[in-house]
Amino acid sequence: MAGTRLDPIDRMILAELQSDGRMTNVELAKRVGISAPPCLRRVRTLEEQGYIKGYHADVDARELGFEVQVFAMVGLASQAEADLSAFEEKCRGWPLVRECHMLNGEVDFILKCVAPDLSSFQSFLTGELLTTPNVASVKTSLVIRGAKDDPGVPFDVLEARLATAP
Amino acid sequence: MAGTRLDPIDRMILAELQSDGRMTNVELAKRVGISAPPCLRRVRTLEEQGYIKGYHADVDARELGFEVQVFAMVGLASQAEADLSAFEEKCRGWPLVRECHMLNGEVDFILKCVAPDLSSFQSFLTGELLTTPNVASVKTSLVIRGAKDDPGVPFDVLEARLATAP
DNA sequence: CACATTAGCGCAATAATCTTCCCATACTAA
DNA sequence: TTAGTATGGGAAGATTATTGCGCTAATGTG
Repeated sequence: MAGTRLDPIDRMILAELQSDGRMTNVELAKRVGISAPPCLRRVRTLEEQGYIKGYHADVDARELGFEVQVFAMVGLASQAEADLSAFEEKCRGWPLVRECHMLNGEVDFILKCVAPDLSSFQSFLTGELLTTPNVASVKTSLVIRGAKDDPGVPFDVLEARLATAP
Repeated sequence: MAGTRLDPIDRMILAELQSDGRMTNVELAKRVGISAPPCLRRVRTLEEQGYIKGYHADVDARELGFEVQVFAMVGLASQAEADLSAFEEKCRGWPLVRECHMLNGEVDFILKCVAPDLSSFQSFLTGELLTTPNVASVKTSLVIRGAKDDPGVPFDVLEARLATAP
């Protein structure tokens, strides 16, 4: 069940729902060229198999009063698995931290943070992040402006790739 | 119209739709404590006013064959506005680049890239990014594993803040 | 080759939801 | 008081979601 491969219609469904997650099933069915019932069955299957992890409204952070977005590069003193996991768990508990990725290279983690203003980020930084055990270094970069923010994956790259080696 | 302030129900709606963008309007109305018609009117208004920019299915990149995620720090030779814009426009044209943010500090931009495998990212890096005029330096970091990937903004932070200074 | 078996589609019918219309209820301001 | 404005909710028709069922094609098996 987990290893079920996707056919072109499944990939079209995923691409459409990635770009508009609230599309009605009849509209989706029309676009991918099948009728509504099998289309809905495919969507349910994609959800159950984990190809679709969820649906989210994309809200405007600035309009909502979140003026500040920051990337934080974090280096730990110990990279033992237990210490890595402990830091990840900390991140999951911080609402300001929206994303946490472990990296290769000098830096251990990159964090994407969203805050109402600079001072509230500063207090998080000095009061939470920098005081966390095992955190050795933090470099922060403020986002000046966003140039692109597309969700998920580039399906067109996938299609191009499959056309070459089907 | 643009400056309409949000009341607690609007914020609840946004929080619910951020966490489940495909919730039915009936369910949403139940959760925020009003009936379906006014709830739908509020959602439409939030969409029109730009508080909701869209809805997206959250797809599993790895399951779909996108094994590689990379953060690229880009420094430009010239930071003149025209050159910054030119680079941003380039990024919008690259499907592998999912996000592009202008930063303060040493680095000019951070890019989040998603690719099927390392070699396809490498060919993008050497064939596209590094050959782009005005690109002076690129440092890339491979994502080893993802620890947290929450969408959008932390509404609980907003509520806490509003409770303090309504 | 004949015949199960399986997988997937689509039609039709029912259930649920969406959407519109209209009226009721505050709250505001002259 | 009396408009005027904003927001909520009931009712009803339109649209969608969902289920059940039969059909066809592809596959496999004796």
